[in-house]
Amino acid sequence: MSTRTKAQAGQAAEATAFAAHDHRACMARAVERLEQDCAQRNLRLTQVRRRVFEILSESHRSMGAYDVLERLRDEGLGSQPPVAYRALDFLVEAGVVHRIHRLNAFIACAHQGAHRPAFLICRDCRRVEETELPQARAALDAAARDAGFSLERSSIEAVGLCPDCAVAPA
Amino acid sequence: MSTRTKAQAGQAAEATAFAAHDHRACMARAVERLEQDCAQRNLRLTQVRRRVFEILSESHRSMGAYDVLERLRDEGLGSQPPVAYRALDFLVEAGVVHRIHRLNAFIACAHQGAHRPAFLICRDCRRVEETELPQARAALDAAARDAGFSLERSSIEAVGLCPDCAVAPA
DNA sequence: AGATGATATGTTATAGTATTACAAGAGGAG
DNA sequence: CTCCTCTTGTAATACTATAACATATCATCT
Repeated sequence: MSTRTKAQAGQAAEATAFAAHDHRACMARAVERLEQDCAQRNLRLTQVRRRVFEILSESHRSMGAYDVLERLRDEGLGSQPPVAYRALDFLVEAGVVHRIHRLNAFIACAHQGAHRPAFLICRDCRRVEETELPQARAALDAAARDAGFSLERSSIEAVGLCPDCAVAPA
Repeated sequence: MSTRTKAQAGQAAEATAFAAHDHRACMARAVERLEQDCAQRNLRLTQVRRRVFEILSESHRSMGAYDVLERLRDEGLGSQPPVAYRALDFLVEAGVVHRIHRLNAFIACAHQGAHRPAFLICRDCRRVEETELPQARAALDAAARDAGFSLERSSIEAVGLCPDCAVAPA
């Protein structure tokens, strides 16, 4: 389940969920970014928070809060829903985890810095690809402005089949 | 609650949630469209389904399934969750109701025919404006194509404050 | 009209997702 | 060391959604 069939080995400059890449390095970079980010912004990267991010980073798949909680429970790090939700909220607030509303799920962000990606969500394997759509964002901002709507947060989510699952569907 | 302050009376060709309009007529048109649509496509517009659509159409606000269910219950039309969910699923499938994923809620569609609108969702009054963003859709389709992703469904949702609530915030 | 098959509804139970509220602990600033 | 703040532990509960099965309704054919 964790290795890819269409492996075209090597590490990409930008990790992509649907393309083969050196995931160990991808994950290490993500954790390092998290550490730097918390240090810079004086946020406390506690054990639970760090561990939740690592768990999410292990794949580019989305996980529900209760999936994460189960892992925490196995590791003796907390057994009640608020533990998971609080850590997830912190990470989302910090911008290193994204919430996938269509799935009531979360993914670790695979990219650097603040951004507003759109998501391509595979309904079969639950992998999620992030993609920047500046034109789409601009169109949305413009529509909001025209309507006198003060836009605070937005999400663009697409559901379908990733290249692998389209070949061998559910 | 139901009348608008910034009233600029009269009825618009296209109903908009954030702009004053003759809502009675707006709702009548919507129900009529639903009837025609069901007739054309040989779908059964039962009492529950029709009533759920009317309840949603009474405002441009989004409602949760359990809000709708409460209304059905008051009217003796069904008291268990599946009754509401089944009617809502039917209406979504028929394209006359949209699901707002960020809110786990539903709105009656204010427009004609099949379309893929983006939503401007007021977090204060829960009114939702639909807006077509062909450029955003095109950008999303293109990104999916580039990623080898076969796109099936997508949603663009923005949360913020509508013109009225921005003036007098929560 | 009666039989039949497909669609819709009624009902019970349960699964899955998320928050409130309060008690207890850990870390940093003075 | 003490105070204050932030974080975690825990119990209880609220909210959202579906599975499974029995019953009823409708359309059609004969």
